[in-house]
Amino acid sequence: MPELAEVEFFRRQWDVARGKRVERVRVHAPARIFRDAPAEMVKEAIEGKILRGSEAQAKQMLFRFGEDVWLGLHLGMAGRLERAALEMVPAKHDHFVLYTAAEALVFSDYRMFGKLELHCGANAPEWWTRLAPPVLSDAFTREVVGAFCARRAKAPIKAVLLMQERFPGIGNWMADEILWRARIHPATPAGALAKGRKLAELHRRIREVAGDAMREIAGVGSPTVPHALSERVPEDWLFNHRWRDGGTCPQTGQPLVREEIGGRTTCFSPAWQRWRG
DNA sequence: CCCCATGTTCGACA
DNA sequence: GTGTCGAACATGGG
Repeated sequence: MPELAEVEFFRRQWDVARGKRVERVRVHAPARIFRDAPAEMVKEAIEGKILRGSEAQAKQMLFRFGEDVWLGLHLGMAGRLERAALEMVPAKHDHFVLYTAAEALVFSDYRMFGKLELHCGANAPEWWTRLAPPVLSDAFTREVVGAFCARRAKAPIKAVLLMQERFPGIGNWMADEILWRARIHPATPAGALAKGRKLAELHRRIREVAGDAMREIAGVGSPTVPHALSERVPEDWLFNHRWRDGGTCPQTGQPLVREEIGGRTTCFSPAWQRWRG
């Protein structure tokens, strides 16, 4: 589920406990969630430490405990972070729960594509510092996008937008939203977007969708956002129409189409997104 | 029962 | 080495 802004939203759920001590950790997860860090080791490293801070980048989060313990989280397809009352009874897929004196912080993931990583050291782990420049940063220029498209010239732009090495945090619905706003057909070969007017449009829309999502979904700059994702997304986005039966394009009023492009189900508006290079 | 799902990774192959 | 594609992972909902 979680893409860029949704990840930031979840990070904030846990970040309310910044400065608080983790009194207890409860681990209840299959080994695959913990990958390289055995559950017991994670528990031991974090218990008794103070949550110092956290960051989100792309689809990952990094929480820092005490001086030198770092917990990396990837939410996979269905992971989420929530706050709960101390008395809460962990449900089947609540794999990892941190208890402060005041409340419980829950990591749940029923599909178990999520991942949890432990790192100990004075500095953040290397995988974190090596993540691609955020699409909202100054380093994410039109030229960078154009060069990347040139290298993936034959691949459909939809598939290229999903590549985390260049478009960190963009997932299936953001990619569809971007192409819809840019009026680009999702099957367009990326090479057609290596330069020119449509490259400029694509670059602009990537940043626009990311920025809008951070504001509307993550609540950056607005303190209260509803919890349900669909309630946070404005009606005039493609998002709220894309899986709806009989969904229609907010621009044309014509039916939306669903097709597998670049290995993923893609929703688009044929009459609106006619440009294909 | 079948198909589908907001993701990543790995192996096969051109 | 590079790039592309499909399968696999695990689970629940329609």
